[in-house]
Amino acid sequence: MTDSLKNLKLVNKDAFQHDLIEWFSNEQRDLPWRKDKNPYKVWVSEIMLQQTRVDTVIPYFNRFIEQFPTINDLADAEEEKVLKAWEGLGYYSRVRNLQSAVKEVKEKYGGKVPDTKEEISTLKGVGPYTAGAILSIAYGVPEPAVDGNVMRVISRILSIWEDIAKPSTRKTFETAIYELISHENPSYFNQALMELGALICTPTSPSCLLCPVREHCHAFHEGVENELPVKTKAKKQRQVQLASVVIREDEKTVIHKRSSSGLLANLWEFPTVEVTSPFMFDKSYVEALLMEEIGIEVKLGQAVGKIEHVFSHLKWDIQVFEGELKAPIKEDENLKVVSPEEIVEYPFPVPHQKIMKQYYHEE
DNA sequence: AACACGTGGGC
DNA sequence: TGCCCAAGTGT
Repeated sequence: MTDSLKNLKLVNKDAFQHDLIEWFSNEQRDLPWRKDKNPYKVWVSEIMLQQTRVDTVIPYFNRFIEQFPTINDLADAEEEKVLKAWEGLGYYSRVRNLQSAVKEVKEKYGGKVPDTKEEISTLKGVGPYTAGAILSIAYGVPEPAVDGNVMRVISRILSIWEDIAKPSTRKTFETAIYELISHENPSYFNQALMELGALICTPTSPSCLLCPVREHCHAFHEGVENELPVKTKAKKQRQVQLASVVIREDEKTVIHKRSSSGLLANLWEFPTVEVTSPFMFDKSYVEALLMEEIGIEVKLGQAVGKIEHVFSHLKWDIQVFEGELKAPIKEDENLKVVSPEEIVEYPFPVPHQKIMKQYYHEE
């Protein structure tokens, strides 16, 4: 690691901080979570922004804060409502952890978000990046907030050739930021690095001629900005075959709640079972699975269509069937018969929103 | 350390 | 189309 940071001492730290913060002061985007430094709002925004683009987050953030304006509002909310507010954002454990952590802040910290690295890091869903981001932005504490942007920008500034896909590499960048961070304005320093990564120092074809810190950039001087950062590529998604059934009963349909752990936890869907591809269209086999796993007696009708959905780590291939009940449903916490007006109250993952849109219409 | 965990946009 | 990516964390 010492060798990977060999250029650190060559940076004119004061000039770098000044040029970076000056640029951010003038060019930062007007974003809803930048209106004040309310630690709760900063927290919510940082959780939403994990692995998620700014443009995607903006409307979710505005609705979320309108619906849950304070820590107490979120702590006291029904989980179903919270999940519905997150519907479509993905990585749903983020919001489960957020609500759990907010309850802890309410009970253990009197409703005040902790302002030390040690305490804030114990909260569920708050890892090293989010801890540093909240501490620096909301409280002005000079802690690093190393995300993908920061690794990309700093790998170019300091010409660091470590693989940023490796978990251990983050420490190299934290060490660099501890050395480089402005103690005058850690909030702007951290945000400026991320903003620079988003607007100028982009993954492909960075706009070096517009960059406020190009004269401090080792990669620019060497002409290797397009070779950095080094990042090994992810492996391909695993294929999963599913069968879903849309059941029409009068003006209603049947929905089922997913497991409380794992993929899309606690979200609702049309009754769905995993099938091995040879049996994709074997109706009696799918009917048996629906009975065993969900407890519904269904007569499958025709296959009405197919939905494909790609996750980060797997690919769903859903065969959609029509079906009717052979026996009445016994509703419980995880199984409901709902009307079109009611179904919109339940949080659905995107693949099943696609089914709703294409194969489930009222009338 | 490696993998689970979502989604939509860009090229 | 397919692949990469975007303000990561938990296990």
